Amino acid sequence: MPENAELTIFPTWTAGRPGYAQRIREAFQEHLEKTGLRLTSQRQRILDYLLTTEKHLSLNDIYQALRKHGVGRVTVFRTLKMLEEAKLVDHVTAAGGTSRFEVKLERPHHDHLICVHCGGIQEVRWPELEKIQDKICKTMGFSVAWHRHEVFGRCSACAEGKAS
Amino acid sequence: MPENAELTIFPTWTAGRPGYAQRIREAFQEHLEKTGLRLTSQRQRILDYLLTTEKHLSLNDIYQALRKHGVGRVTVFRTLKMLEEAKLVDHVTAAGGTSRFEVKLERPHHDHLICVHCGGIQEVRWPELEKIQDKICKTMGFSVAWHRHEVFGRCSACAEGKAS
DNA sequence: CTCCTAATTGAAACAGAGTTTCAATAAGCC
DNA sequence: GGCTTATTGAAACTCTGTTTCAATTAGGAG
Repeated sequence: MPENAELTIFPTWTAGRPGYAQRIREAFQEHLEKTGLRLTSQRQRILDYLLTTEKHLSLNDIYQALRKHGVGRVTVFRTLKMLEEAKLVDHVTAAGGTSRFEVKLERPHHDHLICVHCGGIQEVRWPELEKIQDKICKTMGFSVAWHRHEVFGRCSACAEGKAS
Repeated sequence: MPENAELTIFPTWTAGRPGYAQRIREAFQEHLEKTGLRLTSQRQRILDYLLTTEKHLSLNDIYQALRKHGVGRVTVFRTLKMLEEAKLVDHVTAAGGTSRFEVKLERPHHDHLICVHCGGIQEVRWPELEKIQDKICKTMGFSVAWHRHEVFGRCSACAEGKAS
């Protein structure tokens, strides 16, 4: 993976990362043991589903996919909460105000280019941009905890067919 | 208002802008006439309330303030929608996922520093940052329509008392 | 293996923002 | 006045997120 000084694009993340799924599962199990909780088949399934898809999934996406395997809304909700507490998963507040989740382990902070035409989400890493942001916030006495930078527009594929 | 090359802070907007309220009211009326709609007292009131307060208001904030004057939720909802269509008002998706509204006329694009402690929203303008963003998106073939850059953290006032 | 205890689960119910429907009302026009 | 059309807000509904609770399940001690 080339480390461009300006930006790095992550088309996929789990793909082509040997042992990633394994590591994140172990990290989850470790977190659960530390809190006195158990790694059940439902929790396993939810994490696995997040790992197998590259897209940013909503709570409902996951629920709809796993309900037939006997996983309830509430369990998905709670498991996602746990995964966030364990810092293995993060969520983005999408346009409609709904949360979309993605795995986070070993993954540097990145921002999103959201195509308003096809709905696709591209991920970019902007170290330069963040450096400027942090510098300015510092001079203003604003201590940054995290940020969200979302760019809306048309991806290269959709930019051609301008109609609609 | 000093035009710092790096950033401009807008503590207030409508204050100290002679005739601003008048201009935005006229623009609203014009938009309504163009669409065959009427400028009623309720719509007037809602816009005026947005103009008199500097804060970023939610639909409910506005409703709670105006319900005693005989303005319903639905009317607030619809009027805000109209004002957005008229490009006189814009909304930010705040931390909880709720929309907060602000007047937009004659106002350059800006981003938000959101204090997670006191809930205060500071506005900044980052031409330099936008220039870099646009440049990078261009090289990627992503045509930018708009963006949202929200920084969460502690404002200078809240940064001191780190407790809680 | 059995009992005990504590975690787990999901249905149901709830909260809150946003949105649509609809009958009653108000405003503009002829 | 009478006709037409916009306006309004209560009510109902959707959707996401969240809590409650009784039933179930799993793990550990004896």
